[in-house]
Amino acid sequence: MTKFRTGCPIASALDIVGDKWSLVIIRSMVVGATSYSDFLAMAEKIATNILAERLHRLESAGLIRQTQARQGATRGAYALTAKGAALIPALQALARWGEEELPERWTPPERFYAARPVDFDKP
Amino acid sequence: MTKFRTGCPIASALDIVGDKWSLVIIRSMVVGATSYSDFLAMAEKIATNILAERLHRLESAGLIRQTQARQGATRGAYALTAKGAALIPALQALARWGEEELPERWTPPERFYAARPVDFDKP
DNA sequence: ATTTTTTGCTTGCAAAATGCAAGTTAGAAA
DNA sequence: TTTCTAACTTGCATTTTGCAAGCAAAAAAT
Repeated sequence: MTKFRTGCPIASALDIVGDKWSLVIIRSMVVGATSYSDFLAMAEKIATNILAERLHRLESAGLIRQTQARQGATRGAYALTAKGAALIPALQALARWGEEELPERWTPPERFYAARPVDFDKP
Repeated sequence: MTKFRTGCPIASALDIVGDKWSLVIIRSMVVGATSYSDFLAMAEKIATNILAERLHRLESAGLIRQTQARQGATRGAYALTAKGAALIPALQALARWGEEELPERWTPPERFYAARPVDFDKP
């Protein structure tokens, strides 16, 4: 169970995703990553223990879930829940800030800014 | 100088403000906090060494600046720069997420959601 | 003018989070 | 049946955060 510093919605949001990696993982899911190895392949190079721990935390916080393992897959893929997908607007705002205020940042793929929370967490 | 993990604007934004306190400090500035003691008085209870270090980091990252000390004040107040104020939309999106997806969070004061980047960093 | 208080920090050390490298396990492929 | 690969776990070093105390300069009180 997450311990909240106060009732402030911003501080509370940060108590859940305010670390170095959670939003980077969710960003990758928005643009298509679904498996442990997809996340390991991220350009940011997350350590395996941190990744495993974050996936568990995000799952128990209800932001992601594991889908049923399909034929030929070792385990089920990870998917955003409605609660996790609801972070998309905040991620897009952060990305716009990074693009506009920091020098020489990458331009995110169009599907990132086109993503809508409602397109995720479908059965 | 901030070290960026990659060129991703989201990861880079988090390399600057992706810790437990930076966005909480900026949130407080959006609703009126300007002095060291204002930040110490935040409900979240930041430690003094962390606060001092964050203020320096945010200043050297160009998100906040110190204004000229006025009559009767020990030191100059802190103010958001245009670069720091540009984070307001991301903060508002995070706050909306917290309000909508987490149980029993506080309702931010109206001036928080009414805040516009352009209203800050005026001479 | 001198003491007292407030503001804005710094310092030292403990605790927690992160990072790195190596090892493990269960199912898929050969 | 051996090999491979995806998905982790474990141990330990490094870094970040937190707590408590201390301190200096300016402001306020006497």
